[in-house]
Amino acid sequence: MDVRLKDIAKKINLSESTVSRALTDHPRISKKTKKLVLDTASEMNYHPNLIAKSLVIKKTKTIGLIIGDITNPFYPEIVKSIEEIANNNHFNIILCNSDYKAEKEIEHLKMLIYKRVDGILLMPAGKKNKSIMYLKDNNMPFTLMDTTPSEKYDTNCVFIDQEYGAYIATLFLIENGHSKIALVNGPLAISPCQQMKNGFLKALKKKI
Amino acid sequence: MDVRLKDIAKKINLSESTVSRALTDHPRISKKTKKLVLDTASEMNYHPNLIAKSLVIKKTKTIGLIIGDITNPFYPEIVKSIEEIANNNHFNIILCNSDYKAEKEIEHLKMLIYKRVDGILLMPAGKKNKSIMYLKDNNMPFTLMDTTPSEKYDTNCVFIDQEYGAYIATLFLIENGHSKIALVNGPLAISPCQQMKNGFLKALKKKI
DNA sequence: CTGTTAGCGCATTCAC
DNA sequence: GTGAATGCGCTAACAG
Repeated sequence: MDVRLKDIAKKINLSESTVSRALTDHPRISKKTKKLVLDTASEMNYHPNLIAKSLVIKKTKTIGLIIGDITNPFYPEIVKSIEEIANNNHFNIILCNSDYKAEKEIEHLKMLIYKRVDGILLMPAGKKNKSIMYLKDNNMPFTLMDTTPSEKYDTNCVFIDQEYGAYIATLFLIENGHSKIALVNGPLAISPCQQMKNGFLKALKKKI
Repeated sequence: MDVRLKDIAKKINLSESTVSRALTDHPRISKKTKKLVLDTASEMNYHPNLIAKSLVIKKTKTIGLIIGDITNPFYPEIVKSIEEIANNNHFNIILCNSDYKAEKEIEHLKMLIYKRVDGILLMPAGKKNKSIMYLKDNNMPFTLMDTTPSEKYDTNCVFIDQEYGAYIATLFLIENGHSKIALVNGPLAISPCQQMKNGFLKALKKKI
């Protein structure tokens, strides 16, 4: 069986709370008993049960990350960075692929809420209103990624300002004396491409 | 505040246990009260607290997955499939990048054990003995991936039998009448490449 | 600085 | 078929 707080408390004849305090680095604890507890804990091969802890403190130190499909080369770099930063802050991430299906996305959101993750990072699959409403209704902290902010809702967002990017890039060229500038772009039906074009033209117009 | 079992029990004047039974699809429960419970649960926007449940049933329905680095194109396809199958069985996965560092790998293992995942899928970074021992010592179910089984330990493994693969591939060519067969291979210092060569030669010798 | 008590939200005996 | 009681492992008041 797993060894619990109670076991190590019994062994060194202390109360559970004192052991808990020693383990969680509480201020009001003597150096001596703290060391004692820590030593016997590792000696007994104690592994704190974070499930129990989470139930009490109402924090799980894990965040949900919903992306389209990790198989799409667009995502791994992003996921990697997220995981890294999460880790540095002692968080884990639960990775979910929505396959770009709104329905699957909602299912994941539901599960993540059930599991009481501390927050959700969502790269929405298509129309995002339903997911946003769902998250808000259950007051789950979240931030959207790779999406422009919704006009209807007040949400945290991280996304690329394509227009501004193209704008300053073009400006840079102009200001360095270039006058024949081409824009190699994707199909305008795709929103980011249209935005890039806008930024490009904006810069040109400004400098006429 | 979140709505709990107790709240819905109070509302329809039933005991907590009955509500619990209704929600978990227990056999000894009448169709009628079950429907009543289910209805008022969704009406009250009830979200089961899986943390609390996990503490009791000692299952978290989440598994840990440790890979080298999701940024390496070798992994996404694998991760995707794992996540998909896990999902179909109502599991989530916690994704961890070891960056091929044994030390980081152990840190992740520790955390996953603390969080009481039901099992761990590990693609080991280099020497695997320490991780294996660690997992065994804490009797955490695990299976190794992309590694040949350890001779020292009895472990579950899924890996590619490179030698056999090359063997049957070569055999196939021979049996279809080919006699000039080339093996395009990587550096023999890399174990899978050496194994492929072995399989290749084995097939040739057999058919001489 | 330490011990006692209570409770997190749920499942599971055991009675009825 | 349903309810009352107990406990999962831990933290957090409240005293002393």
